[in-house]
Amino acid sequence: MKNYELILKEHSLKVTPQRLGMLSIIDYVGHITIEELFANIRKDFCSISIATLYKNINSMVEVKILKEIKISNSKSKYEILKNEHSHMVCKKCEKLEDLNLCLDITIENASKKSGYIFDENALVLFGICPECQR
Amino acid sequence: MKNYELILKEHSLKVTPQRLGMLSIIDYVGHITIEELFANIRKDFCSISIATLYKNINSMVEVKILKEIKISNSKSKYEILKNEHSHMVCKKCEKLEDLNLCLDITIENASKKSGYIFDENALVLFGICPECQR
DNA sequence: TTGCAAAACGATAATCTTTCTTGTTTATAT
DNA sequence: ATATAAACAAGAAAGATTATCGTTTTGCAA
Ligand SMILES: [Mn+2]
Ligand SMILES: [Mn+2]
Ligand SMILES: [Zn+2]
Ligand SMILES: [Zn+2]
Repeated sequence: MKNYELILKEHSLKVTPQRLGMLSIIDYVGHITIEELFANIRKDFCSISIATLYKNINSMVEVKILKEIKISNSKSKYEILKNEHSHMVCKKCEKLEDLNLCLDITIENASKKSGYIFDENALVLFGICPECQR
Repeated sequence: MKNYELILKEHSLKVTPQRLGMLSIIDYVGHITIEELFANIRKDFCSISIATLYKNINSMVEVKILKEIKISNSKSKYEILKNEHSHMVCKKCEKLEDLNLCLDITIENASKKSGYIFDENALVLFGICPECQR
């Protein structure tokens, strides 16, 4: 990821310093909650309004620049939308990480079993990360 | 499911008409949002407080009588906790259904790849149900 | 460049949603 | 039956999200 201006333009959203700042932070940290993002962006834009943040998050999710990740027992995190992938959450240190898995067979099975035609999935695995296992 | 009294006692929660009513509704409809449950239970307990509902939901989730299902782009639903299973959501009629899949191999792969030890997962598949395909 | 219209911004009010508080009632064990 | 702890209803409080509105900025075209 790099050229946030281009990304915004491609999705017919105007390029504003606030949006560029948001994207740059989200891209840098990978996954972030609303309140973390607000705290973070205030360092650069001390007068940014929480309403602006919500509105920008929502419009960027709508045009699929961003994606919301819902997680049991914690607040939603947002990430820059990239190729489909799953997530892992460590129950001890609470970090969230990407995980690239091939779910083709699983989804095919699901389709056979149910008759549904699937085009999207959300998988979150919970457990203990390698560091916290020691 | 049947004996809600026993279930509550087994989890050291007092048996109250409100709780029995909640469990009976949830069990009957399978999956339900807070507001649906509130609307529903008010038919039987016209004076039940929304605070009671929230507190009971929370304590029953805590002792694992209930489980929260987080779903992208919609409100959380609650169900009676049973053996682990996945969920399917139809993007057209918006219904949510259970789906029993074996994820053992997938999770084993994930473990090998990441070093995590997993003991819980949440999988939601999104697509079009058989009825809506016609 | 400059000027215009639409979109985005900040401030703040309004609207949910969820939790907390308090006085009263109820469930359960003795 | 009585005592005690838990649960209840009602409403206040807190937290999260959205709506409103006057001002500023952006993108585009003259
Ligand atoms: Mn991710
Ligand atoms: Mn289910
Ligand atoms: Zn960890
Ligand atoms: Zn359907």
